Amino acid sequence: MATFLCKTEPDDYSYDDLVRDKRTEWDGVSNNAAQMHMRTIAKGDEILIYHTGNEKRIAGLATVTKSAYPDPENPGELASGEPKFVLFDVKPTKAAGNTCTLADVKADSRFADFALVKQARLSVMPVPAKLDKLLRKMAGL
DNA sequence: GCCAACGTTGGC
DNA sequence: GCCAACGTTGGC
Repeated sequence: MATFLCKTEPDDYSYDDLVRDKRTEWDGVSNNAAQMHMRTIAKGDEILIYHTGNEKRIAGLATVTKSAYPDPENPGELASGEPKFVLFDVKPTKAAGNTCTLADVKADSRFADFALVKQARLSVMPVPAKLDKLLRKMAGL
């Protein structure tokens, strides 16, 4: 059981949209490193949904209902023959009870090595267990 | 295979 | 709206 953080532009697709839809296929990720992380996502894993843009905060928690699978629209292909683009399905679990912003995360030195802070433009990243615990506390999840 | 040009993400 | 930090593309 692992936790990942996924970025989304709330104007495009927000946590509230996920609550409304009950479930969704997490697609639209083209970045290679992000796709690599996505391939490791399995049913039962949990996703911290992070809103980019004006909000820059953790919006809520979601649970993976279907492990990573090839994108039926555009699976692509890696040198290994594996599909290049994968999706996973999620359902909403809990909306954030506290506002945990990027500034809050950056202000805490324990997150100094966290990909959200360190690596620009990465939209899907694994969350180490220690940081996961911290983030959930900060976001009221 | 290098690298300049270009496109995109996302914070500011 | 700007631009830094990436990734990708294409000419050579």
